[in-house]
Amino acid sequence: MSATDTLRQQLNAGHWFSHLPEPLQHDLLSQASVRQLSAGQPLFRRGDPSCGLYAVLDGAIRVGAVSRNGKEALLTLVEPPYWFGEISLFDGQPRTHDAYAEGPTRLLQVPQTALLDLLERQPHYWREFALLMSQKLRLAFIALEEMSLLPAAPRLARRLLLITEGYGETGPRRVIHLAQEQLALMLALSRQTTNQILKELEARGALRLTYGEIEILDLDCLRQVAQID
Amino acid sequence: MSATDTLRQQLNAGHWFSHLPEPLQHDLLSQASVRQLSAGQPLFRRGDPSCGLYAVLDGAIRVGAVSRNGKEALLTLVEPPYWFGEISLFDGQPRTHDAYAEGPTRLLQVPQTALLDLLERQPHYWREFALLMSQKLRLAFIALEEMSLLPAAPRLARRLLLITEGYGETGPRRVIHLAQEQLALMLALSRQTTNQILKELEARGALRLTYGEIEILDLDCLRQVAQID
DNA sequence: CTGCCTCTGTCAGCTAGCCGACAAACCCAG
DNA sequence: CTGGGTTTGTCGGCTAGCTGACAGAGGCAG
Repeated sequence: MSATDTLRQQLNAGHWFSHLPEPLQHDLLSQASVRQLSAGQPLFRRGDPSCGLYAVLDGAIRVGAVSRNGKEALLTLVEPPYWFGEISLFDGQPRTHDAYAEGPTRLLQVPQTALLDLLERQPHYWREFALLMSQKLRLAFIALEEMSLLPAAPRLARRLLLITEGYGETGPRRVIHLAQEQLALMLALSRQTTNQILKELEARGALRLTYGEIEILDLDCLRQVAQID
Repeated sequence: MSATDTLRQQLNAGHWFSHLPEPLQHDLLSQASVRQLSAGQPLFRRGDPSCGLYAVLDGAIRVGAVSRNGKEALLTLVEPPYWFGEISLFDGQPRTHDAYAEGPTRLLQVPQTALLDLLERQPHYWREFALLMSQKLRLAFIALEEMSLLPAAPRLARRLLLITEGYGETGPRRVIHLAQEQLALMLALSRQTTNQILKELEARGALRLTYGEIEILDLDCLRQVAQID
């Protein structure tokens, strides 16, 4: 099997890519190059000019921002086979967030100019890329709303559910490789509070905590906590 | 001056519409119909099927959601000449929010089918509509980040700054017609806390509070509070 | 095996912002 | 001008979640 075929197979695990028209898949792959980042290496920072569209192949990308007084907000951890970086494609404005490799990470990069050339020839593809953006907008709306309406425990439970489902992109995963501190940063909670809630969920049998990861055991129990509680 | 010319003039006050290619402006207007809502009348609710794209001409639309335990989150108050409702255009999924008229409101509606027909003929227009979405995604990211990084006072100050600038769409307005309770719902603060912060800003001379509205007096003072403080 | 670093677990205080309550001011319809 | 609904202003008490601190456990490089 060729390298491109392996790539394609890997990317097809995600809903967005796998539902693209075949010729667009082909064009994307033919324009793309693979890029390797070492742990902690920055990919881009807020304010940087746009440099294209990315897909995570291995590892993960931390997408977030640091405030002037050193507090960090983590928007999300982008895992394979998720695509990101499309906002700047549309409006040409600079990056909204900092992006760092979390551990050694392999990326696919499609350069901005190649994309714009492609879209010049095939303007109806704009819609496909916008679809990517619409997914993120829906997720952002959900996060915003939960932030203002829900207390810590259900918010955490909901986020765990979202993560196991790959934010709607992939099938469910039972084991989440994620330090509690990272989870806390995503939910705007302190590490201590996060730990306390996780412990409570473990006591209820919803999940099991081990070093650096969370194993989901009982989705229904998690959903129950996520709803009202 | 014809009714359509008046409309066009009104809509041209917004950056998005005024920067569209002339033929697209024309097509949008020719397919659109004006719709009048009475105070409090619902336009659509979360989960409703998509029914097109809207622009506010007079009055305002409350966009938000109510949780099962009755708490309300207000995403934003859409004012003239802002366009909204485009997410469903891209993904065909149901509405993300409830939308009600705040006071008597006049809207422009472009039906979904007419839009899709137009985009069938002119697929490069997809990008223009996606631009609308990218603006909202950027705003949502900003809101999310401020929510987790900033305490109440600077968050409120920043939102006031955003509102005076029409969220980047229009020129600055000095007087904001908005009850304190509404502002509180947007910021996920209690009405009381909101009032307390506003009073403090008034004491500093940044603004003046009157019944149902906020008059911005000193942008620099507001910016100062918004930054660090 | 050893030492170091990261991650987890758990405490005791503290505090920002919530909640309920109520009075006063404002607006508008009759 | 009167009365009722809405909005503002201001308490005091409460509590969810933060902060700082520290001990233990897991992982990994040498």
